[in-house]
Amino acid sequence: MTLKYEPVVTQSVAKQISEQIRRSITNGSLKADDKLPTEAELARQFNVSRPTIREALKRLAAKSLIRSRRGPTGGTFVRAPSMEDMSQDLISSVALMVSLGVFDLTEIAEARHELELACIRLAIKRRTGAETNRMAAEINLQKDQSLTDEEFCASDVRFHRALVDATHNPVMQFQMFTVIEALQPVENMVIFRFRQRKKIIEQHEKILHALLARDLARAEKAIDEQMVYLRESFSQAQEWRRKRDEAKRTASPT
Amino acid sequence: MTLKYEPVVTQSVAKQISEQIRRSITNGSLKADDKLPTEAELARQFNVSRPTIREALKRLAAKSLIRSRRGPTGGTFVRAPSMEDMSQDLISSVALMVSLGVFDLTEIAEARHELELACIRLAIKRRTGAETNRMAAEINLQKDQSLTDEEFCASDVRFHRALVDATHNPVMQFQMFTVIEALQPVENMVIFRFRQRKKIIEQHEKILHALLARDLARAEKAIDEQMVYLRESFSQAQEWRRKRDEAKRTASPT
DNA sequence: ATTTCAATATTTGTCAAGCAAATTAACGCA
DNA sequence: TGCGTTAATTTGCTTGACAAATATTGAAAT
Repeated sequence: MTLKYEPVVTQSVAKQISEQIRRSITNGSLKADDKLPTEAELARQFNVSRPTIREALKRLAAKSLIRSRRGPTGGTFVRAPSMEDMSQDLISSVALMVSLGVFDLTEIAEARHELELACIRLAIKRRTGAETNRMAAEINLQKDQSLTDEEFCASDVRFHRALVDATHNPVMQFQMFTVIEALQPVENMVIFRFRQRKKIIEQHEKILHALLARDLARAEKAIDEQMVYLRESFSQAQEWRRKRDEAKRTASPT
Repeated sequence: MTLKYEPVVTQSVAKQISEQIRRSITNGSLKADDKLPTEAELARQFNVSRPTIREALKRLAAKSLIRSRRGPTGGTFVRAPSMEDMSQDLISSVALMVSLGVFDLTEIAEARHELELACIRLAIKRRTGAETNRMAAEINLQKDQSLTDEEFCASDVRFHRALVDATHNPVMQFQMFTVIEALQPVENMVIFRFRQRKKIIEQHEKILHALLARDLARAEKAIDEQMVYLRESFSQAQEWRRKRDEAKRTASPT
């Protein structure tokens, strides 16, 4: 019997080094804005060559854990990852998963709906004029007929981000931004073809008014309505795509 | 007047290349398990040296977008990132942010509470025997007096993961696992000292029974109770820490 | 003819030394 | 004092080579 291929347990030296530095950051021995030794020095300390050190550092750079600058005052510095960085990272990752079909569109929509309900509950309690003003401004913008579809869609995203901000909970914001941004390409697909701006604006207004009145029941109802309409648009879009594919098949049968 | 330092807009060649390959994966020109050209070939195509190509590839490897193997049938392959990979990545990132104090503990707890409410709503509708059985098994385990604190805590996490699984929504699972796992170290801190297992088990049982009866109102109440108790434990822990620090200060004044 | 083992080819992993580019600090000069 | 120039330092990148892992091929032995 021949032995099957067993995945090698020994990781590359570069990976081990990057993990070690990563741990130093995680456990606090390396703090934000600390300067790492120069690459040459690291190479000496770890007893490896400089390219190997560089591979290790690039892994960390990919995760926004360090940043490098050239010059005498340059070097490699620990970078406290901001929420923005991580948000962007997460968004692009989730977007990739969506494009790979790991997540179903209806699943994303459902999750977004439930999470938005969670947000609105906090937002009702915590919202300030700053956020409701932003939302009102976006609604106003959306009423402008000369807006392109892209601009309208961007405004829609900003409206929902303002809603999330109204929770005044960074964890909530971090989680929701991903869902909102990851869903946007999908929404774009649908919005351009099947959704009526008037209806969307009406729903936005209902949400805003409920928020202004701090009326949870009305807000929840408005969010629910949104979901119903999104679902309708989805099935319309799917129907349309089905017909288009069928037409294509009859035109050129395999 | 001397010009301020302006961040260089030109990105490193390695970064550009990694971005280009990344785009190829995102837009579908490179699919999962596709083999990239050899490093030597890539170096020729991009007209750079092999170490530079390697730096670019390591950036992608850090994000679990590719994997490499040596040998004649080896090479670099596109890797469809699994939900597990991304979950792990996200968890460690959030854990880092927590340790850096980007998120407040009470904020995390609040978010977890609201998100768990969102989960329970779906779980009430979708749960199957598989999940409720897992939850029952964990409760049973938790009643074992000989369990260490660590084991009890791990079981607690598994209980809540089962709850999340009951939503049968991968997006929800992806989001929640992060919150659950990121909160765990914090919970550990508290659970070992101030939380009574009996009370936690009672709460778990309430949740399970509500889920079995598909009774949303009761489930929401159980989740709320959980939150109240967690908050109590937090303030107890903070009080304890305050006193300890004070004692330390009087013992050795600066 | 089949099995076993060793040589070989291929590809990633690592090393070595050095030049290029960016950036600051020190220095010389007006 | 103030301003341009040079030197020093550090990352970015190149070239060339060897090491290690792994599959294939071919030869020898049963």
